[in-house]
This record gives sequence, structure tokens and C-alpha cells, in this order.
Amino acid sequence: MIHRYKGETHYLVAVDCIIFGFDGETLKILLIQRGFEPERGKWSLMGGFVKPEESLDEAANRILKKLTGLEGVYLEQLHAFGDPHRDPVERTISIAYFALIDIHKYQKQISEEYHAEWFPLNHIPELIFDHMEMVKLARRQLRYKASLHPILFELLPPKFTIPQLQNLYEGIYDTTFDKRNFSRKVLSTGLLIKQPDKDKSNSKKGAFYYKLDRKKYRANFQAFLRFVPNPDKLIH
Amino acid sequence: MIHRYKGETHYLVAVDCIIFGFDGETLKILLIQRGFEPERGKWSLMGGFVKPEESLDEAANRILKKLTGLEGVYLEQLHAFGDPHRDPVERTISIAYFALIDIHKYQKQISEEYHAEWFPLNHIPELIFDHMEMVKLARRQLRYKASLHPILFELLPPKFTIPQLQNLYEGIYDTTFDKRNFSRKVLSTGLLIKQPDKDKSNSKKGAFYYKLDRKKYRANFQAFLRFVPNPDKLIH
DNA sequence: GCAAAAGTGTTGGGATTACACCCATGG
DNA sequence: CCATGGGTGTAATCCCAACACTTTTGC
Repeated sequence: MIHRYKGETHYLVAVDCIIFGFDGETLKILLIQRGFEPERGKWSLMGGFVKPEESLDEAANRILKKLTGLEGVYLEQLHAFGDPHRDPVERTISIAYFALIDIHKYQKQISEEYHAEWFPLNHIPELIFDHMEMVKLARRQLRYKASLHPILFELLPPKFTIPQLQNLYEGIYDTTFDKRNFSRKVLSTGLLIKQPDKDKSNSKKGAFYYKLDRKKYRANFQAFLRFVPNPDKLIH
Repeated sequence: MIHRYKGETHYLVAVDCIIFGFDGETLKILLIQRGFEPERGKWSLMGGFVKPEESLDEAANRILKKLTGLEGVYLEQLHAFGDPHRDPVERTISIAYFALIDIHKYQKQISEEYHAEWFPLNHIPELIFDHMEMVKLARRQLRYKASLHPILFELLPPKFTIPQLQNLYEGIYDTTFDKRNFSRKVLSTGLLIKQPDKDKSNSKKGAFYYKLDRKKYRANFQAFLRFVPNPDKLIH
């Protein structure tokens, strides 16, 4: 280090994670009960301060792993929040990230020390600081992005059925789609590989499992895939 | 302030602005020649450190105004950059913003003390730190967003012609569009108000001026307006 | 009167929507 | 044997892309 910039103020920099999961019924986020002051006992997003030798992405991955035990999951920077008084203790700039995980891979025991719990998106408790704002923005971004790109597969297990997928979309947009049109659209992308076996947990007939073709998924991610009719009206 | 978080490292936090302008021919960004060490004399984005009592958005607006004299222009947070060694002097987290301005409103004299200059997007000089990365991301984001929402009006003067608008789109996507389809699409949104007078600088016949209907613009901003055919292939 | 840019209309194909019936099976 | 959810086909419509000629006027 040659020298330092003189006279400028330094701040704490944190990362907060909005972690989405889907249990087959509703879309949920993972919250923790703060174990330290201020606001001990209140609900909050999982977060942490950025360490001297890690990048922001690394910090987000570290924090996500600490709470869920998961690595290599979908994680995207959402927005930087920097209101001077957002944290009453001391000015902290927070970079919010949102993660999409397969809720079944989530290891409950790891997170018990944090008193973590899943909350349905329409029953979020009061949150500390500006975390509710972060959650709202993340939800908007998820709707927006999912209307254009096939990211919701990240919330499903490796094998899933088309009715499950449709349930997920319907849950996120709080609406219903025509199942014939939905399955035609989804299958026409060629992103899904049909499996020989069926999921019989929801019907006597059973629904075929599909797996995501990861190769085509990566190749076509940027392409606009519109599984969602009239997204304009739904993303707010 | 009750107390402080113990044992955590503090960092400098900066804001850097990617300022886009359109001169009727090509899309350009505004760069400055650094007047201080390190890297004095090298080209760089306009930036500055976040002050104790301002939010990130306020910092970005302040910096934009300092360089261009403009207020109330389109300004959007792009991404936070936080590699531990992105600034060799001292760890600095930078929040990048991108701005779209009417290049004609830009006051050259204000910026002379910064040695500011406009550079066409395909002739950007070498930049300090990770600023080139920021520029590339901003360009991608501009293409992406402009393919879905009518933001490019922000780059044009209050009165403009449809051929001018088409030129702008063609410049940004480095391609050409059919003018009949283009003008039909643009006019069908109802966003434009035809003026009685013409711009005769580009042809003998002259092209009618239009003004943006700001009310409808705000109301329809979220709606997906696709002036750009096959955006999939163009946004990279 | 001609060059150069502005402006406008039609048509065919592909995509999207709306809609209804049969299938498989566990109970 | 029947209730439940899974799976599929078709027709009407809309949207979009492709395409060519007329208009205006400064020189």
C-alpha cells in the first residue's frame, strides 16, 4: 500500500441474503432470529460483514453456506442499500443478494443455532432495519426475472413434474395458467428431459418426472423464454 | 449511537458513474482524466467517495451534477464492485451507477477542470482499476433494458424525429431495422405526440418532430415494449 | 428534374390463446 | 366403478416480419 486517501470516512460493509425456497405449495424465505444486539430476538435476513480478503460475492457465498450448508447454488447480487441511518448503531452499507435453493437440500440442523425459520412470502414478520424493503425488492426482481428467463428451475429438486413446475409459477405470480398451454410452452423449449418414472404422490395416475437439460439451460439462459402470459400485469 | 460493532473492518465506499450520451450518430460515454494519484492522467469514470450524511443515490446525483451540471436525469444503480484489490491504494467498495443524459444539455465548461471527454463506446481508452468492467456491464444492461422498456428517450432532446430515434436504436444494437415496422411499433404505443414542425437538417422533405408523452411514459414504463426484434440475439 | 430521405399499407406465417375430452389408477 | 389429477389436439386470433412505392423539396 503506497498511501491512503486522506480525510475520507470509512464504513462497515455487509452482505444480506434473501433466500428463497419452494416447498411444493408456497414460496418462502429463510429468516433468522438475531442473537445479538441491537434488536436481539427480532427477525432478520441472514447477513454478515465483509471480511478484508474476500470479495462481495465470496462474502455472500460464505454467509449462505454458513446458514444453509449449501454451495454452488443460484446467487445474484440484487442491490446496494446505503441510507446513512439504516443501521442505528453505525453506518453500514449493505449489499443485498438473493438466492434460490432447493428447499429439500436445506439442512435444518446447521441452522438451528441461528433459530432460522421459513416464512411464506405473504406472512413475513416484522424485520429489522430496512430488511423488509430488501425482501420486497427481491420478490419484485424474482417475478421480473422469472417472467423472462428460466430461473425457477433453481427452486426445484433435480427431478420434478410439470404440474409441480406450474404450481411454482402460479404461486409466484399468484394466478393460474391453462395447463395445456403451459406444458406445451415449457416442453417446446427443449429444456426438459423426460424420465421413465412417475411421481405418484399427488395422483393415482402419476405424473412423469423431468430433469433439466443443464447444457441447454446454460446455453439458452439469456434467450427470452416467456412461460408467463401477460407478464406486464403481474410483475408489480 | 449506542455502541459500535466490535472488531469489524471499515472500508471506503465510492460511487462511480457511467454517463451515456447520444450525439445523433454514436453512443458515447463521458470520461475524465484523473487529476490525482494514483494513476494521475489516466482515463477514468467520474466517481467520488460517499459522504457521511448522504445515501448512495444522493452521492451518485451529487457526482453526476458536479461533472455535468445536470439534475433530475435518469440515473440507476448498476452493481456493487468489491474485489479486495480493485483499488491498489486501499480497499474501496464502489457502487456503479449509470446515467442517460441528453448530450446537448451537457455543459462543457463545467467539466473542463476534470478534463472530461466523450468517447464512442467502441473506442474507449484504457481505464483505471476495474472501470472497463463497469463500462462493459453498463453497456450490457443498457441493451438489455432498452430491449424491454422505453428508456432510450432519455438520451434524446425534448423534440426529436422518428428517424433519429431509429438511429439511436440501431446504434445501440449495432444493426439496422426496417423503418416501416419500426415507426409503426413506436407510434402504436401512443407514447409520442406529433409536433406541427419538422426537422429539416437531414433531408429536404423534413421529418416531423415528436415529443414524449411523459404521463404515458411513466404509466407504461413497466410494460414490456419491444421496439427491438429478436432481442435475444442482440443483448450480449 | 433528380437525388435523398420521409412516410405509409398489405399480406403470409408463426405464435398464442381459448377451449374439452380421454386416460390411468388407487381407493 | 368412480373420483382425481395427468395428459393431449384443434381452431380462431393476433402479432410480427417481410416487402416497394409515393411524397417532398433543396439543389
